[in-house]
Amino acid sequence: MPELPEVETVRRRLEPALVGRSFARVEIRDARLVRPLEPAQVAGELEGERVASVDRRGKYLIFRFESGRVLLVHLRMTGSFRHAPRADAVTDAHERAVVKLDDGSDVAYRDVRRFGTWLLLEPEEVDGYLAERLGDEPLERRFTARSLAERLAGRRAPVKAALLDQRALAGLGNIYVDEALWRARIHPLRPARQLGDDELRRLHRAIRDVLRAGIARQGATLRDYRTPDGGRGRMQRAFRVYGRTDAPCDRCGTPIEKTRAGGRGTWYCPTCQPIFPRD
DNA sequence: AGGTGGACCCGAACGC
DNA sequence: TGCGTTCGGGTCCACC
Repeated sequence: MPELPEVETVRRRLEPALVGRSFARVEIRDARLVRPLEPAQVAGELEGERVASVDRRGKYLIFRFESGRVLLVHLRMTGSFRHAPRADAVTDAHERAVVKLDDGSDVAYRDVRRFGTWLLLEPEEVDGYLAERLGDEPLERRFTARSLAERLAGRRAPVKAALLDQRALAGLGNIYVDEALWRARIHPLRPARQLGDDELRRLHRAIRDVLRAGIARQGATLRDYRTPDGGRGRMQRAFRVYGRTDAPCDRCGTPIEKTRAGGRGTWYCPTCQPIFPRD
């Protein structure tokens, strides 16, 4: 599931291949990708656009063109990009779009579950679209323990549910939230507004540390996620809790438990992450 | 208004 | 072995 570290890894790989290149030919094979618009129409609009930058905001990839228009891509669950000198001869049933660049290389978009979206925005639409969906960028300086506290203040939802809300904080998904809460020694079902100052400082630190660790390992490949050159991430080897039911906690040896929070499978250490902390 | 659960997808894992 | 059922996860949306 591409979360911030996976999307950032993709961005870093695509950036040098795309900046300065034009979209020479675009084929959109799955109408879901651009609906309610017509695939042929969107493809036609994209052809001829030259890439000025490849950015990221939360889990969104942002392809900015020299015209000022923007292609906003969300990979959702299983979306991935593959950049290769030429399109693979092997036809992949899950390939939903292909962009041929003006240097002859191909950027292929693959998405097994078809949740991903491509949205072409006019220059004046971009900031508003992102601002109304996304909170602080966790690796930027303006994200602090204090700003985190402000976003969680008054929320009675479980802290995990609050952190999954992209308007509170941009980029966390089910995996990195569990990992961050383990590092911060906070139970995922604690009401967000009950966190104390020290817990908020630990959580702020843990979120940044775990996201940076994920980026350093090129993300986590559980099944579908790949980097644009076809490689796998290595962060899954460093998971402390996610998917580790009954495995001993790396900090205290207690078997990791699974529960549900925010409607998602949730793993935690019942000893390190007590629901009723002492302090 | 904030919080919760279902819908959208499809392959893999599971259960009998 | 085979086949039907369940699961999962990001975001949006309906509902309480």
